[in-house]
Amino acid sequence: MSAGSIRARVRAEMIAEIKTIARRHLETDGANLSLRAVARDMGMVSSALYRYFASRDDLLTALILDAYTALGDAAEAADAAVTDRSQLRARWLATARGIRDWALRTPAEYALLFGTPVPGYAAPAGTITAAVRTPAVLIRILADGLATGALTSQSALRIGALPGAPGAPAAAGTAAPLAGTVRADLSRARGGIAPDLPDELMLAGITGWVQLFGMISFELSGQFNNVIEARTEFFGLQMEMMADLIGL
Amino acid sequence: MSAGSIRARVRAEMIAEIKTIARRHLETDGANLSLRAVARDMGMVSSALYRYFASRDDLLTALILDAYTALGDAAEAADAAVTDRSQLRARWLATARGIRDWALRTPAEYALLFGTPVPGYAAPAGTITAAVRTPAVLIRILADGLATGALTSQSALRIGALPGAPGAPAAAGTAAPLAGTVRADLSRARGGIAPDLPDELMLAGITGWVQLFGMISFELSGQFNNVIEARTEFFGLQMEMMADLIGL
DNA sequence: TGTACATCAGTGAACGCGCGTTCACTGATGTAC
DNA sequence: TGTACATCAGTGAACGCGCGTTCACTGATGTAC
Repeated sequence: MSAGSIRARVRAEMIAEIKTIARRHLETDGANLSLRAVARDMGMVSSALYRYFASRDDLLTALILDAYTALGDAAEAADAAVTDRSQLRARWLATARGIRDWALRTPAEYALLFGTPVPGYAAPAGTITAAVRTPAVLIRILADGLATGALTSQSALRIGALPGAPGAPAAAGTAAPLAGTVRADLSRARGGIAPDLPDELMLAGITGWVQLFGMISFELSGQFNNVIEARTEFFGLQMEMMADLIGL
Repeated sequence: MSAGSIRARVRAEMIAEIKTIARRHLETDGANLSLRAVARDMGMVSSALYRYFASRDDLLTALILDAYTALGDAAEAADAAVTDRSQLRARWLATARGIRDWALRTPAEYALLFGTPVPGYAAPAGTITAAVRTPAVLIRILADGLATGALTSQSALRIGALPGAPGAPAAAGTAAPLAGTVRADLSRARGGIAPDLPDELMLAGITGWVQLFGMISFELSGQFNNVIEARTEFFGLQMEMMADLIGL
């Protein structure tokens, strides 16, 4: 190993330590991250941080990217841990659990990604590719089901709001066809991940996705305080309901 | 009108103006509300604000209380606007729309209530009664359905995750009975609003409630950017699906 | 109706603190010949 | 292998700004007799 790469390695370790300490500060101070406070904890003078990050926003961006990556890793690992890949329902539930576990472990990073946007901070375009990994895991579960025939375009239609829902009683459901604008949105959401996934499945998947993050956000922002205490069971129940809704 | 009440009225108007300006600042600066900035906009010296609010936290608390009240008003008004009270589905959809409209109109106040908790700020107990008004509107729709017989404990059971779901195919659904801890949570959530509402309906109602706020939070925090553009239609679809799920 | 006093709103200065960022600098570490 | 130079990390002082809160104060408005 050449001498040059020693310096590079020290530098990488410094960057990692700065981010670790910054993450700790996020935990207590929210998104009002103070460079000076981080520098103090590092035993450095605040200006020294500028050797590693050009500005406070740059540090925040790095933290956001890391958080998206960590979340994507957690989601992918949870899904991958289900060895029988044909067990779609188990994969869905495991992924949901993995995402929630990550959020409860690192609530400040979750807030960084899904909380109130930091005023005056605009996430750069580079975060998008990292952000898309997590929903991609969920979409791929549906796409796998479609590929093996376990899911069809009818699978998600057990409720009445969608056209032609077989189980829907006559009284319920508007049964209006999906508007073209909605179909365009669904096709964008599908993107390159699962181009053949039917709109109805995609829509149900998004419902589950929203419910998943809605549950976590409610839990973390304290909306369940003093009311819902069996939170893991509650979350599990909601995810089972979503799995049913999707048809998994 | 006595002279004393003139002073009282001026005082009330000052308080209202301070809060209005503070709300405007929330819009641009997030929850990092600056008393000095508010005072500047009022054309006053910053210490003068202390005649009206004992501290920055007191002002924040007043804003939070107002926001809960405004949200509760919006939800109640939207529900009340449906003249045929037996149209449960229309009431559900109208209330959901009313809540979303309020959130889009005043996103900063929505963030104050449902966004990342402000570090170091603890909402006083008094906010709870104001906070409960909005979910109470939703619960009352279900309770009305139960009272008229339009809803039964079976209404919400079209999906398989709950025990005895009639429409649930054998393959899907765990059909495990609800755990006692969950039942205790549901009974707390029901509170005094609808003591007779069956657990299954309550659970489905909470699903809809979470979906409602999950959709709004996703929309406001920018998760739909560049993907979901037909947001009103999308929101409407999701709420229709929830209405079906509940059995409205 | 008029006067004496109490209450209240708002001022201006100050305290003590924190922040992001720039800049000239000192040493140490690495590179090229 | 040794020297000359370039690169880099970290320092310390400073700029210019913002903040919440306290306090003694001045006038104006209201109250009691």
